[in-house]
Amino acid sequence: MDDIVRLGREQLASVTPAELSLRAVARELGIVSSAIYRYVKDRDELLTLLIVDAYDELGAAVEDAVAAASRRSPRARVLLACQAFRAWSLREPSRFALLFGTPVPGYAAPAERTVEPGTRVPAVLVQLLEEAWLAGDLTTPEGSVPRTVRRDMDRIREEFGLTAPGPSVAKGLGLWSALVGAVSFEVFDQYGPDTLTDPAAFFDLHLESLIAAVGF
Amino acid sequence: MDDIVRLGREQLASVTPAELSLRAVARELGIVSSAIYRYVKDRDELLTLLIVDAYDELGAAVEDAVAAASRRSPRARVLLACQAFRAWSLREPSRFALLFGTPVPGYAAPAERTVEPGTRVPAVLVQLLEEAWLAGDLTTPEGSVPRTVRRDMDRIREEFGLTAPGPSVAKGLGLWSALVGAVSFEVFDQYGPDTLTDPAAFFDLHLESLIAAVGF
DNA sequence: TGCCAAATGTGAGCAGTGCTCTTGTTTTCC
DNA sequence: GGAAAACAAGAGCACTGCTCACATTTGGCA
Repeated sequence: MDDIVRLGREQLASVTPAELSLRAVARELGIVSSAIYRYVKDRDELLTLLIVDAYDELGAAVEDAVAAASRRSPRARVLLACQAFRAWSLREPSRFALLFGTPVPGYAAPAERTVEPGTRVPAVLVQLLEEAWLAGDLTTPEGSVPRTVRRDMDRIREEFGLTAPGPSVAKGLGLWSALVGAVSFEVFDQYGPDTLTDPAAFFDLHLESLIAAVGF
Repeated sequence: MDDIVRLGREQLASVTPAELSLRAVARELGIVSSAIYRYVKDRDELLTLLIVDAYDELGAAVEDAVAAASRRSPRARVLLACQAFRAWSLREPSRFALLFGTPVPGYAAPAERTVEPGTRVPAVLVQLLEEAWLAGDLTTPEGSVPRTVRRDMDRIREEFGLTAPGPSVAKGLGLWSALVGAVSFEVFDQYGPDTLTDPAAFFDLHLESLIAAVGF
């Protein structure tokens, strides 16, 4: 069981999620192809396991980066969290694709198993937002927020026990999607070829701007 | 030839890029599977055709949205461009995935055929940035930019004939990646289930913030 | 110790994929 | 009319996920 996940993970080092082969892990396991179904219901089942596995490793990486700098400002830690996110993603492009790329064909992740681990990274960001708010280090955005969005943000605030204002939470969510976008551009080579000679520097610069926009 | 692209496009309405089947378009064409290779070298070849096709349609949609509001401010037109991008992407999720999602397995898009159409949307954004700059409507960012990034931006400025300052161009690029990230979150259902009841409103709000961060 | 049942592994088979190769049939053009 | 080019067919290879009937190993209990 654990071996299967391990082999699947190893396979993802050299292959995109869509071409992950159950037969290949069976082969690697020294077992005939049909025997794999004794341990795993489906290819989808393996995908789910790998998704949870990846979410957990990514979540841990980001949490560790933040925890290792617990004495620094929330703003500095947000930057560290984002950098850790980027570093993990560049190290594990296929697993990043598994989590944030095109969903695999007929597959729909079972929410009850993936939502919680999938929330770890945004939870870190939102927690730091809250910390900054409590410390008075958050400049809260002006301008009005549509009622619908306000309601959605209130639900999120309740879910995470946040006292930070709705508009700030909205900006935090925006940072999250922008972060994934920026990393996705790098991992998937979306910037043209040779347009960024120093992507890390560009990323940091971009992030500064995003973080400032949130109000940190 | 054109029929093949058409059928491929139609297939992409109900299927992700990774499971696009050459045999299926042959079938639909009333032809035996091997005959398709008379018209198309590879599955990769068809993918390239579909990518160019999608880039062109997306580019046209965004350009049209901007052109239809030529009398409005650059800032307003950037917003319209982004909304058009989002609208097209939500209308064509598989084709969005083809362009901005996980790259298909062994496939590497031939730069000489895809770079130009793929640049149309960012070109629009950067053009509006330039326009705003020329009109004096662009607040240029403070803070220093690393030498490496500055050089990269200078190359882009030259390529597009821009007079807008490097830091602004960098922010524009950042907007582009953040935009794709935001849309990707929606298309790929990356926000948890039922967390956004009014995604369009959230998108607009987020975009306001991003556009402001660029300096428009 | 002996036996039975559960767990695990096997191999054949089905339907689907991309792709190649050889053969056959149309068009087209001179 | 005949040669050449274009198009189509069909068999075949290697791969995929998945199922099913069957064999073997293993563990626990009487």
